[in-house]
Amino acid sequence: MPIHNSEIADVFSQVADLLEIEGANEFRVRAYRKGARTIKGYPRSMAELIDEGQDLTELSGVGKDLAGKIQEIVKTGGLRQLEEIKQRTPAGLARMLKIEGLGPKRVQQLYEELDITSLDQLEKAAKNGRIQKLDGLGPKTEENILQDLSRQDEGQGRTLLNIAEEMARPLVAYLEDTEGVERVKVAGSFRRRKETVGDLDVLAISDSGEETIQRFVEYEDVEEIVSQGETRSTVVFRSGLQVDLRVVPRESYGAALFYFTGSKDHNIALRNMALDEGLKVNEYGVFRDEERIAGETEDEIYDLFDLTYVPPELRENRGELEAAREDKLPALVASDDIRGDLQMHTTGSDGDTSLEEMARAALEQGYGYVAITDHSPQVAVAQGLDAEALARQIDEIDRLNDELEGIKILKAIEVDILEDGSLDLPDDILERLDLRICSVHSYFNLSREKQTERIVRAMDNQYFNILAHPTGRRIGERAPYDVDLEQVMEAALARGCFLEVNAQPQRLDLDDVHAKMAKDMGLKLAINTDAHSVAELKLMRFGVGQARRGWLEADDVLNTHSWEDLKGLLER
DNA sequence: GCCGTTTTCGGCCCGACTGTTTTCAGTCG
Repeated sequence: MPIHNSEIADVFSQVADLLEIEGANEFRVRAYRKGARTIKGYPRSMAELIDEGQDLTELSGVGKDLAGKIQEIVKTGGLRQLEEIKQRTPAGLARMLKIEGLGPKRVQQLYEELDITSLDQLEKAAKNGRIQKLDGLGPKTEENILQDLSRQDEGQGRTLLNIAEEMARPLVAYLEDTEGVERVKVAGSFRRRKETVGDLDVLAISDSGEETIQRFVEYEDVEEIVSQGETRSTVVFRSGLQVDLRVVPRESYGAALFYFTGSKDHNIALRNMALDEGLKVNEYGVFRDEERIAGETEDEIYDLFDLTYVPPELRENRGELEAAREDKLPALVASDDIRGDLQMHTTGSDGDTSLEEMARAALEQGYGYVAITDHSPQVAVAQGLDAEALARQIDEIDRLNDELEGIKILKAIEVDILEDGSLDLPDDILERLDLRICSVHSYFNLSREKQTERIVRAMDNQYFNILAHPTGRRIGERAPYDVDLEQVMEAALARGCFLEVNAQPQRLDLDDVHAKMAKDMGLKLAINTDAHSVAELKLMRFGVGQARRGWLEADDVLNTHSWEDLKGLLER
């Protein structure tokens, strides 16, 4: 079983945490963290790169030392250095770093003075009032530790983007309705359209910071006020979502928006550019000595460094700054470019809405075509269509197409890929369709090799068009099944098949990294809502966001093309 | 530990807020 990139990244993160607690050089610690991030976000597996004899030091933030350690982890499954550190510093200390208000210094202090090495011991010590007796710590800190521990019990992780949107919209409206507030904008990973957000970063322009903050902490969803200052405040909503508000003056809006949109890596990279030119970038502007030379808009800031404007979705320090310097940023696909939706379900299988209603809703949305893709029989819980039922649906679609103006309903199916790689419906009915979406809904736990082989074999069927939700993941619920996506994409490219970016917020599968991998290979992708109701047709924006994060342009997306062109593209 | 079109050494992003302090260290984003 080859080592996954995420496992290598975990090892480096642990090394970073434990070294930090030991008081190691902070830049050395940072180097391990940066290495971990690079590896985690890298689309190809380190094990493969090593097999191919690639030079790992070409990865950003990976030098000779880390390259050697990656090799060691891949070869032996572990890292001697980490084992040695654990001899000195218990691994349990790393978990204490996650407690709000505890950093490396205090964790070290708790270990040395109270011999605390686990969350359990921490809780006990806090309850016994032993923590407030330590130098530099007090009753408040002790109380905060207990509070955070009980919150962790509730299992708060990251929040799906659609849920975050639901909470952000009314909050923004509430803040906009505050006297003196000129503008409110949600920045952070929310603005970068990341699939999940850790917290909401809200930015407001106002000349009365204190009053704005006061109104913020009085918002009805606020359960706890973590901090409250004159320009900044952090609260926790009832749902457990953390929300930060920053209030800035108008002349700093662009700089603050840039700063709080991130990502951290993107910001640091641009700051380093600034340093090279003797400039300083902070959330209030760009400064030469004391003089502010930019900051009211983001455009102005990028412009100052001879960069084209970088859309938020690209700000991950994955090459966007280099591309911006050479004026080679992609013209990202936008929701307006989408001309149709190629996956949705009706009452024919597990959808909530009739075929005709779906078609009319899509027409209203301005689409030129939609594909009706009910399930095949294998998905028993969804009461999938057998060949006969599908034939009846085909007739109904013919009738509707005669009746409806302005939209073409494509005869289609979401057909299951069976364990052996065959498709769940016979060729003679598949042949009658305009489009076949193929997907895996069973046997998620096959080996990587078998799963890959299964999908590639399915693509050998001449009626295979698009692989839906290619990894089967459900964010926060179900891990992706193990599959070699690069091999699947190569197979798709060779056979005239395509992959999907599924727009369901808990899927968003392919993810951004693999969408970019497809783009780099020249493989087009479909963005589909997989809607099970009329309302879900509106989920398209999440898929578009993920595609934008994957650097996709309109031409890279199948369903930005007219049906005539798309028909040609689907021909194999 | 990484990195270099001034550098192979000496840098490495920067400011707000809290809690504990009497002027600041630690933490956070």
